[in-house]
Amino acid sequence: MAQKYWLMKSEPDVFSLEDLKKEFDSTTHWDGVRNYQARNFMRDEMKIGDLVLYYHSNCDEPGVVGIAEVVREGYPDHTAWESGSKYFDPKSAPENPRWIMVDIKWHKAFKRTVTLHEMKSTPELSDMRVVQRGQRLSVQPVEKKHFDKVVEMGLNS
DNA sequence: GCCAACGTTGGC
DNA sequence: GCCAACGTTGGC
Repeated sequence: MAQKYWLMKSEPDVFSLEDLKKEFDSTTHWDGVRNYQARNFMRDEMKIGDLVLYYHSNCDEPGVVGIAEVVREGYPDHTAWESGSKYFDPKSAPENPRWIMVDIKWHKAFKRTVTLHEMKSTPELSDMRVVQRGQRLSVQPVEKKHFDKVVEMGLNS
């Protein structure tokens, strides 16, 4: 299967790309996703070696700040059955996990943020999911041509 | 903090 | 299985 490309959103106040870099081995498990479409992507389609555009949302300058890499494929999100967790879901159970996460590793920081505003005004990116109106999916597939374009923008000035 | 967009829930 | 109510996301 060919390498695939993704975009994952995180609020930098909660967990930024810099935070990911500081983790042990610059790796974290992407817990807390509670949306079925996003879960299905992680469960069924994300593979080791896939690359991820790391997107900061809900902040002064929303946009893509760098790249991460998938290092572990879908497995149960244990926070769903931890009753103290903010991600606790009584309908999930260890014997029948409802929610899935992957592990991602810091790969590269852009020289600069490729802002949402900028992506929206870039013709080559006009049909990219993240620039579509009302697009809230926190894990979404990205076409190679879009991935390459965003990376090019982020690594040049 | 507002609010539009969208997903989920639950009554019927 | 419809759909109104509600909760969340996330740009602005």
